[in-house]
Amino acid sequence: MEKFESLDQEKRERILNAALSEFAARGYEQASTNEIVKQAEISKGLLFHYFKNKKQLFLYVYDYYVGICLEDYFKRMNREERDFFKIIRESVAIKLELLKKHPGIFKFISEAYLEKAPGIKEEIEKRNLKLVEYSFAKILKNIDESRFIEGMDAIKAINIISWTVEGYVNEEFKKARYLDIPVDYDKLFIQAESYLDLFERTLYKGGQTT
Amino acid sequence: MEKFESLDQEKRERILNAALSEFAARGYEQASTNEIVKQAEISKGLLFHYFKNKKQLFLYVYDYYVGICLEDYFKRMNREERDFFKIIRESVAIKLELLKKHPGIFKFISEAYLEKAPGIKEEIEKRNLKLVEYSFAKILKNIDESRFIEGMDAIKAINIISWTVEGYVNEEFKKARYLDIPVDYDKLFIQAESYLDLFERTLYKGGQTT
Amino acid sequence: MEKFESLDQEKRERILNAALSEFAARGYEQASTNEIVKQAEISKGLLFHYFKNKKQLFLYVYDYYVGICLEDYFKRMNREERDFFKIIRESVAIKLELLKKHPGIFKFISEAYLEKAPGIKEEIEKRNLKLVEYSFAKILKNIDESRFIEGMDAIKAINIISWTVEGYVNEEFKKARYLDIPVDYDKLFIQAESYLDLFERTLYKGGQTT
Amino acid sequence: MEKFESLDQEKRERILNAALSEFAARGYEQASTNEIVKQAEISKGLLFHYFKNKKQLFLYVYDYYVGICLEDYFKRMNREERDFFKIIRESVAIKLELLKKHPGIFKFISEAYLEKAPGIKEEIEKRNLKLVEYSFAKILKNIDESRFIEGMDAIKAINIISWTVEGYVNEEFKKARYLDIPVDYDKLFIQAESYLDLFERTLYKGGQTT
DNA sequence: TATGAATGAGAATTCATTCAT
DNA sequence: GATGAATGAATTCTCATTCAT
Repeated sequence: MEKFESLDQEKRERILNAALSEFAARGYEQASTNEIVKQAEISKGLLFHYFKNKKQLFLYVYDYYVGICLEDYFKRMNREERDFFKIIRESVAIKLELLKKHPGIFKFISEAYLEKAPGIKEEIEKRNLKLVEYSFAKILKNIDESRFIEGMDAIKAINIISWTVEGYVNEEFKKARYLDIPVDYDKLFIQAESYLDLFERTLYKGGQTT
Repeated sequence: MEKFESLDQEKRERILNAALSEFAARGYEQASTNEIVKQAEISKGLLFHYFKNKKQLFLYVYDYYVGICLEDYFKRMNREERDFFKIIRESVAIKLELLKKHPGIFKFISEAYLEKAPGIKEEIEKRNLKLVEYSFAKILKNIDESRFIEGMDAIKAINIISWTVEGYVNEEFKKARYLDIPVDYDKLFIQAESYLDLFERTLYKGGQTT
Repeated sequence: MEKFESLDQEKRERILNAALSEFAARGYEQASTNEIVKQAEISKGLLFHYFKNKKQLFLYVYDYYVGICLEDYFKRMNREERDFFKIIRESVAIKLELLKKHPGIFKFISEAYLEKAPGIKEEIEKRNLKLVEYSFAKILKNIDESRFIEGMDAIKAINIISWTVEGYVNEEFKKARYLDIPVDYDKLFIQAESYLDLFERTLYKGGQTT
Repeated sequence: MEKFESLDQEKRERILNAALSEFAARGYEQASTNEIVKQAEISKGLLFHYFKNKKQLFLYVYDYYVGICLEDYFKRMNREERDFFKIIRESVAIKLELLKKHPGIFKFISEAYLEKAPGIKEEIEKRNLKLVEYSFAKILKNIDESRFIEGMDAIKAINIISWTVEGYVNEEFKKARYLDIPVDYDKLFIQAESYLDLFERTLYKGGQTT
């Protein structure tokens, strides 16, 4: 791996991009290392010189691109904010912007999440668990829970909201794939906002009357 | 196909179970017919005596298990009910019971939905389209929408609720798989109920005060 | 085999016809016993009850239909004829008529001649050799060789003539197959006659002047 | 294909020979790539590293050996010759020499002509059409037809002669195979010459008297 | 460091033949 | 005699990985 990292940036990115697009397009098992080396314009042997096998390559690519996303995310998040919905809205906005900026990455990351290949599934799940705990912890640390309606807490709220927003986004992606049209990110923003409005109205005390 | 159907039940189920678990575990492309015949304890040739190819086998297994689910569902649903939350509660209950009875089925069915294999994707989508229209229509036909809070309608409500319940169930399954413990279905029921309570309180007019 | 022969004629012919058409259409190796039993409307097991394997079936069918042809042939040949060209003309005529009457048979027989499957090739060759010797002997026994030009004998003459006529017929069949049109048997007769005329003119003494 | 062509000659020939003999012996469909790799002493994967599939391999082998034949042929033919029998004699001689040098080639090429496998038949026919037109045209262009007897033309003559010579050669090969002795090429040359003498005497004007 | 030829296990599918009924 | 379910070796082709150069 140090071998790979001491490569000049241009070549490194050629390889990472090639792997990303192949894995995103065909999933782990179906992705062809032949295709990757062809696209990256390197030899077959070289790929296996840098990465000991397909699995290691996949996980490296995963960590690399997840890293990029997280960096973006934490750079932009205001860590002092205590209002739950402000945090959530900002998170959703960042995610949707990343989605727009790097559509391939998210496709790759979200399909990685569905991988069934043994050895891959476990590794991805391990990373996700850490990630969720970590980012939940970050978000929940300073939350002012006093504003929630009775019987509601920040975790429940986050769950409902993130499952709903994810559910909605997934459905739009599926629809787009089915109809073979590009995803309409503007609509995504607007609709996600409308779901957030709804939850703010219903999960915050006195929200109904506003 | 008649060949397969005139088999004695025990052998038929051995084959269906073997196929179900292999397809659920590895997806269509990666599933190995070798593995299926080994698990079903039949010869390689025999599988192709019953099903002309892997695709036909997959779709047969899909239709078979979807059939089982639907039968259960429509047998138990009261078709005259007009109260949204009663319908939803009943649906969730039925689904969770099916989940308990055939844990593999839902995994298989929901992963089938994501298949990319050409020829499979189209067939599954065709079936899903019919199914979704049919069952949504069934549920929504008689709904009394006057009880929802302002800005809410039955479709939005169904979406929020089903995404949330699904999100919750998925998470519990993931946790169980990660910790290598069996899924606690009782907890699942109780928690799902508590989410439904919450939504009833917040999405129905005057719900807050009850 | 006695088993097969003590079958009622109708069933026997159903089987023979089915085998003939499948072997003629696809050759020995590619012919499917499945197809044969389906066409003959008998069960798989029964075929192998009558014939111990595919090879035996093939050779039985071969002998059966060659037998039919030979019977026809010897029924019509005048055994006292001593004039070479009269014999040849009659032979060619009979052959072409048989060809017209049972096109499937000849296709089968002539393709059988080209079989490469081990065990089949040898058997067919053995039969052909016998057949050729036998019929050559028949034809040559009484030939009046005095009318041939110098340096020519009956065997050479027969060879040249039969190779030419065969070559011509083969070419027409190939052309027909290539252009996907039926063979024009009338043209075949006429052209074959014209080649025979030519040989009579050139291989018989004084032929040129007639 | 460049991959295959940049192989060292020894290995290339091992593969070509193995393929030639397997295809010649069993035909396209029945030929086993397993057998070819075994005979060529290469691994299974390697064959498909060079040729994308069996069909491409077959056609490559075909073109390769046809190429060898044609090269030999056109290198030796005197293009200015106008005398029909000189051309024919030279052609026959070349062919018989090729037959002696590469006994498998002609069997392979002539059997390729009879292939029924879809995708193969068409390709071979395409190549043959070009070839026949081209070589017939070459031979017939300059022929002096005035020397033929009445009612004879160059095409008829070529047909008779080539069918006869081919018929003769085939028969000798069959005999040799049947008796399991090597083909006697000297006898082949001599006899073919004697048939050509005969035809020259009988198809050329005044030939009889010489 | 870099190459790409070479490997061989494993994939889906076919089919003559057997055998319990 | 008659059935057709059952077998399993054989088919072509793919692909991650290795290794000599």
